Amino acid sequence: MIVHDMTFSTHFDFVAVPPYNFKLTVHKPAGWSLLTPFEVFERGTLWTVLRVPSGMVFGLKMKSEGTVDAPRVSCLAYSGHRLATNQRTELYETVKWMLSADEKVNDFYALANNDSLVRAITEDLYGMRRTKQPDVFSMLILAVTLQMAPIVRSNQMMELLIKQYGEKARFDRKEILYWPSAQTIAETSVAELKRNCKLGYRATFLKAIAETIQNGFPSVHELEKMPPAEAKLKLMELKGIGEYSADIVSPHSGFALDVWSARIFHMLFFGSEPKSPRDVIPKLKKIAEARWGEWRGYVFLYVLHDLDRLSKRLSLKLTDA
DNA sequence: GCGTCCAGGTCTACC
DNA sequence: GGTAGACCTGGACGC
Repeated sequence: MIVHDMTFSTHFDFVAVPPYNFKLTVHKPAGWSLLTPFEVFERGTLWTVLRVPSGMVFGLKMKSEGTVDAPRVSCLAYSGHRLATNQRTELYETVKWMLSADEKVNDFYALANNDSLVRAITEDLYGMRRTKQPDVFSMLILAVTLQMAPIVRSNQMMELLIKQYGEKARFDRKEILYWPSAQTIAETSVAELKRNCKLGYRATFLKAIAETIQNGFPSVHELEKMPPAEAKLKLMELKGIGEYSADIVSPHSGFALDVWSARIFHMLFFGSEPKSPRDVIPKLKKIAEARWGEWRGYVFLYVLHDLDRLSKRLSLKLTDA
């Protein structure tokens, strides 16, 4: 395992566009991690690991020093060597971008005036912002391991991949494990990936994806500059990446329905279980686009992090999936 | 303890 | 262009 001993640190802080709830944004209610499953969140402070698009790895210690209506985020970044000016600039810009600090969501909140579901979720999770992972390969690992597996098994595959082939960052008296690089997976055989990480047929996909990325693939910023449909098609050129996985990985806010979330949105739209969740996905996507337009990705995010309270509000069993 | 089923998609062959 | 069937594996379940 590659170990990064990070003894150099640099501090910066920045304001975010209100309303902005730092805790809800970096430590979301459903428990999904911001950057790595092994990050630590304690008493309002997050210790995590970031790989910026140019490839450098940083340890991050972040906390809020403001309020939801006057938000300010403090960030202490650790590295293995003193940073050049351009490296510091990339780090600063990437962190702000990752946390959607400059994103204006007024139009999303305005939907609450005429949409009771949006009203409920924005009341419950006021100030929560979407986040973006600048490391495309880690998102591709997530997407591939989520395919055709119960969540317990997906977590098992991800943890094995990180523990066997990932990287370790040591900083601020913490040790945080991080996703493997595309280079490491490209240099590992399919048989070894299958054996060590219980990936099954997904090992072939992951190896092929890693090799494609090594040979040259758009960065997350380049994907973001493309029209959403073009970025999605580019991602779908990768072996094992279909429509659902591309929606998860794309930096454009998507409506990535799988059979689990399709069941939830069918319950929300129609109050009943779908007979075949997979078959209703295209129909549900059309309804969401017509109802919420460009903000459907935000609705998706808020709903999936608000299932407990929504279930009570609407008297629906949304959390049994 | 053992056998069976199937999961938070995607690819391929075939029509 | 649409649609079955196959795909790794291990946890859940029934017996």
